[in-house]
Amino acid sequence: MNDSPVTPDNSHTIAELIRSQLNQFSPAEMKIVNHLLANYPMSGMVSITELSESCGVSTPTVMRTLKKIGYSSFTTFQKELKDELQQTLSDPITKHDQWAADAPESHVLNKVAETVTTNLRHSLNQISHEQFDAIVDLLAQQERALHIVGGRITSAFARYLNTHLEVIRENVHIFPEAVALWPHHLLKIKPDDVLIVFDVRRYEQDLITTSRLANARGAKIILFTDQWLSPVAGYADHTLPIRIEGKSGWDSGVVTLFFAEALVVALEEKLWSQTSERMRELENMFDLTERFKKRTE
Amino acid sequence: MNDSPVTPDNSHTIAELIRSQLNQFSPAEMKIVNHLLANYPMSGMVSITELSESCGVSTPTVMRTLKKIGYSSFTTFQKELKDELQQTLSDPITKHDQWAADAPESHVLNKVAETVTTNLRHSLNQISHEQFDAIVDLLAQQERALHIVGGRITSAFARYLNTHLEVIRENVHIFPEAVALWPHHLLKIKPDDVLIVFDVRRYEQDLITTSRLANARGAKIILFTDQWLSPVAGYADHTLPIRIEGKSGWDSGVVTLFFAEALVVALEEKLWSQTSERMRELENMFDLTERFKKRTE
DNA sequence: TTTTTTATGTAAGGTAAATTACATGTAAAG
DNA sequence: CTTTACATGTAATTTACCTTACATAAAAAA
Repeated sequence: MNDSPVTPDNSHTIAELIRSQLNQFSPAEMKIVNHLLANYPMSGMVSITELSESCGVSTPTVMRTLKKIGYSSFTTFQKELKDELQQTLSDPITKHDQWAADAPESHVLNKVAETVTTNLRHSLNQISHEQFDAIVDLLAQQERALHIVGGRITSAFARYLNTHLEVIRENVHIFPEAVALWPHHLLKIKPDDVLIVFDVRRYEQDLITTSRLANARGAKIILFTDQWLSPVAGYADHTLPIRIEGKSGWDSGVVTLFFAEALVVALEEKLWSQTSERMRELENMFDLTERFKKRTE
Repeated sequence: MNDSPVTPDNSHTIAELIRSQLNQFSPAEMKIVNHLLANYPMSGMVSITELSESCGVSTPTVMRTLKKIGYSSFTTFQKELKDELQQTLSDPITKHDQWAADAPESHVLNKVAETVTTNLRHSLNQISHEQFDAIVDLLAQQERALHIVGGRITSAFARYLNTHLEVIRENVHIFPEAVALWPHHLLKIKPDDVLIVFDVRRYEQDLITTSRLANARGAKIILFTDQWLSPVAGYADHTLPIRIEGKSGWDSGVVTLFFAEALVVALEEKLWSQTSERMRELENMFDLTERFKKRTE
């Protein structure tokens, strides 16, 4: 066990100080520190009474927690928090651009955040709600078997989507990893089945071929691709052109995942009556197999 | 009593409200508003006693001044100031949410977009640049072998990260899909190796055990988890607590992927001199295997 | 099982803060 | 030279908060 819980305190924000001890809190104490970190630092800028009520614990518990963290009283804790906030606000160059993405030479995190939100905005403008809804409607028809396939990089998204859709509806199948097995899997695709394809540059020959053949067998094709459109678009019934541009050449997959996730949410809402039972069963499975840690809440 | 000059209040910060009335204050009142504006807004985040002392006036004078400005009591004044500050702090990335959270019954796409950007914002506030940089530094040490593992849902992210890191540096290994093979893979982990673990709720027993054992073998552990922290945090050297909350119960993975991607970008920048050669080789491979469509541009 | 420890809440205290009431002083108006 | 209105401080009251002491229940150890 790597104990060393009390590392020499070089954390210069209270948040870091708390996080460095996150493993040594009791349940009630966890409620408190979670709430503190949740919308830091303003969550701490209230009276101890208010704070304790927001957390659903008693005020002495708050006191004890703060003592544990290293403050002799609530008052001194809040004073330090206030100082830290003061520092942050009055030091715009160093600290404030931790929150502001507009600084020209900013941290990587901010640059990537900026890029991703831009991509998201453009993609949302590009894809109409009707188009999206049409896809959801198609996926809601459970008599159509659903197949999912992705490429070298996008196969991760294919898996992610598969894992979630499997919970929501039946008849969901993902293509095997080995490309050599794809022709075999193609045989399972019947007319009126649905095939979801992820293909962003660089477009892969196997995906193109597979889509063409699936199309020939009468399958509906939904395509997740980038703004330059994969050749698969020629066979697709629904194409989602997603902006994947990264600043210096790299491609971002975040927005692609976003749309996959939105699809899951929309479908779950639509099928809820039929789905809830399915999810309950799954919960039971999890409980029985004990693969998961029991929830403490 | 000067009730008349109450202009229709379209100033939405308290500072503006004060400035709009700067001509109607008595000397003692001037001391107060000047001090308030001087280092706004933190000057107002103290007790009325403290505030009055800083200004060299009495507490009732402060009260009267605030009443004049338009607040019924010091308490309500401070509450509004607090709200304003909160607003400022939680509005860094998206200045004005273009996708309107204000539409009550908006389209799923907008709701999910709102959720995701909120998650992103909170996570960025939660994770310090130093912490992130420390992780990048660790991953840049190529003499340390790098192992990646994820759970039921997060294994998709593990794969995504693996695919990208493999391009950037050598000595990257992902855990096999079958959990039964994990103990075997554990044997490959040497002291000073690095293990990246993805574990969001529901936390998986196998991941916890694996992390414990890897830790015992002397490996450094980097953990991607959610705001409630996987138990793996107890063994981790670096923990990224990422907000994954979805509106109606579902968990979002988009921000988790964001941080994985940011890690890739940062590492690529850092290792560029050593990496570029590697990437050129990869390009050649792609050309040779003809798996990809030739670029037409 | 019994005992001890740990976790957490209830209640009471003392204290500081916010608000109100009153008093004093200053400056302009009669 | 009053008188009145305004400006501001002192003091008293009430309210809310922080803190400590004690009690209880659950968990761990014996």
